[in-house]
Amino acid sequence: MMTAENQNNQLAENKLKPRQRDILKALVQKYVDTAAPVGSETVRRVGNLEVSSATIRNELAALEEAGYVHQPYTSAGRVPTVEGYRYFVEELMERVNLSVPERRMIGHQFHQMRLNLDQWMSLTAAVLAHTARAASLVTPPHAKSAYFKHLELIGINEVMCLMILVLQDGSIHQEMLGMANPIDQETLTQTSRKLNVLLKNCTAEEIQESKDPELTALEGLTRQVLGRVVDIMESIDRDAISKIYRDGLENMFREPEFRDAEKMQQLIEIQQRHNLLEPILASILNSNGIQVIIGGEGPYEEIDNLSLVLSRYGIRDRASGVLGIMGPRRMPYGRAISTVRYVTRLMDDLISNVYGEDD
Amino acid sequence: MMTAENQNNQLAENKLKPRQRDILKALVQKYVDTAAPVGSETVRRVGNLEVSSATIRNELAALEEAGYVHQPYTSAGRVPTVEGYRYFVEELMERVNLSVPERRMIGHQFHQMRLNLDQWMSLTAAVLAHTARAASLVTPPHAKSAYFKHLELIGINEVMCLMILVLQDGSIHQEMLGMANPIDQETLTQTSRKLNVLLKNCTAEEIQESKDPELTALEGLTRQVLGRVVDIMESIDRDAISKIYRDGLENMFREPEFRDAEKMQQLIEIQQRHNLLEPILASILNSNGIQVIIGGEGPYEEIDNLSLVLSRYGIRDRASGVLGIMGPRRMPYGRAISTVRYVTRLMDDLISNVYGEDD
DNA sequence: ATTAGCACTCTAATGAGGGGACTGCTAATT
DNA sequence: AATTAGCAGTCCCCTCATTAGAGTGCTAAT
Repeated sequence: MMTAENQNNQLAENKLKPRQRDILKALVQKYVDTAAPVGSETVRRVGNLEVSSATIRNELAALEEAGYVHQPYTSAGRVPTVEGYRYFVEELMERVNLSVPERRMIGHQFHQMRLNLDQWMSLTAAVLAHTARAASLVTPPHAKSAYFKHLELIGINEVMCLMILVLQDGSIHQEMLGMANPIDQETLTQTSRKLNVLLKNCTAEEIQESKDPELTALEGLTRQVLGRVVDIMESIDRDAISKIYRDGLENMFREPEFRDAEKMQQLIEIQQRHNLLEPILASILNSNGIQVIIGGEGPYEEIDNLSLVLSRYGIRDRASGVLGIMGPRRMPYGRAISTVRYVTRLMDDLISNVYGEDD
Repeated sequence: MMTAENQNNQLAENKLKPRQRDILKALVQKYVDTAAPVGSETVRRVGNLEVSSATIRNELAALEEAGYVHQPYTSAGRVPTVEGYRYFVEELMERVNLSVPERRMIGHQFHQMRLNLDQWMSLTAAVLAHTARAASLVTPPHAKSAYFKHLELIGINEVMCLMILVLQDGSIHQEMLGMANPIDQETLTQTSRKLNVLLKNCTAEEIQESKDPELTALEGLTRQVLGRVVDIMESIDRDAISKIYRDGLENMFREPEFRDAEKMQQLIEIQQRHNLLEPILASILNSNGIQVIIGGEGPYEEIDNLSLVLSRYGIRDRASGVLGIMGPRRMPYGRAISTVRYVTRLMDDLISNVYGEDD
């Protein structure tokens, strides 16, 4: 993310000499590949550098001094630090694109899909996970404010009815309502028809503050239903991230950094702890472009040794969600970013087809 | 499960002398507690047995001969075999009940809940996982045959509409439909009203085989909608297990048997592989009472070192699902069973309130 | 039938030793 | 001044041997 801190970093970073950049780049690439500390001779080979390993050792010492690499112990090779990854992502990484067959495959899957929100989100998560070979996260499209669209009441038995609420963004909410006394389907239909007229295109706030005598005078079932509608709409307004679709967790367990049981358990707990990820995803909703969050960086200490590549998709404030992937910090960022970029573009297209020329 | 094989087993099992039963019982209890092989002296102490450890050693050798216990290596203690667990569960285990505060807590959570299927299932999974301290599985209630209840079409924009299909069992299915040419909301409402009348209480089969000229003569959007309705209903009929709600996986990772990364990965893969669990859950739908599946037993070789305690809930063929827990084979079966029993009873009550006096 | 006693077995923990990868430094070279 | 060859030194990690300890099976006595 582009913050003030970051700009400071960049000033410092730009002081790196070209050769140091080459060295850092080769080192990160190799380390991402092998997960083992990288020595000077290896850097020379991987980076095709025309200097001796002794020179590279000197430069590595300088890079360590500057905080971009780290030595697990004296006389081991070097490993990138968080700052090293950040520099790599911002300055060194070459843009990669998904191969044509991969793009075709993804496009194909998206076009075959039935347009059911749940399936759609699951599929997106699956595609992301499979293509980036990492864990994926997707949140459903969400509007800044919920607008009432349609209500339906369906009698289930003597004392219960099913309420179905459709909002402008296409989301559907259902709830079973207990009724004080038996009400027949005809009355239920009347009730829903009446509310459909009264509430058309309203927000929760508008409903609550309405002085319309028709609304304020409601009683009985109708009042009960209205109350639930407002509750639901308010909870939607409140929670930008209603649900997180996930997939591909197993990809992470394959990585050597999670070989050890304790690290694995930490990972599982991070997945479970919604209060950790939700604020991050919510913040992405107000951003543009692809955001790379490198674990341990700034406010993200808690997700140490994980990284996220996230992007907002859809139409801001109208129907917009977050998608992206989560992997070990040692992640092929180039591929991750290109995957997220491509899927975001597809989602943007789909969203603008569905929500684009509304009303 | 009570099969012919099992009855054979039982004959064999009943040949165990009372002292052998005491020994096996103490051994299983201790092993479940400590996850370490149990020696003769420990059995004597745990089981309060009035014989010497030498006698117990002799009996243990007999139990090993009979296949109920196993020695990891010469001169180690004993560990229960699958058969040992089975005998324990069928014959030795004492019935335990959840404590009153626990029951109260669970009951409270269920009564506070909004009656939304998704929340309901998630809550049930959470309660099971938390109470049994294991992973939990819950499938939504499902009817043997899907009966049409209600259809709604809501225009989203010029070329798309949202179809909402409600079935007799209260399940809701939604899909976005693309329309060849723009259709206004009035027409959509007409269409849904018409289909609501024609399809009322029909099964997929009845719709397909209907000779009603009103149905067979349909065209355009109405025909398209009808096609999707039938497709959805058929897929419901086909798949007894539409979705599995899970929770508490992290409980399993805490167990020592999954300390090692490889076992953990196996576990993740079992969670992922739907074709493994779904048939098991589907078979539970046709059973009664609580079923204990001990990993590695009979046809369940693939889930080696896992056990399942499952139960059908609800009204058979009308609105019935499966719930239960999954844990390491070394599991406190008594507590697991009592948890599943109690939650099943609560679910039965809820289901009969909602679906009981239908029509 | 039971038990005390004992030799025996096998694991798991500990620590020593050595190979290997890589460094940092020095001194020579360009 | 920058680069490099060379080399001593560092530290990990693997292997191997040793040992303590838990628990067994067997025998002979009760």
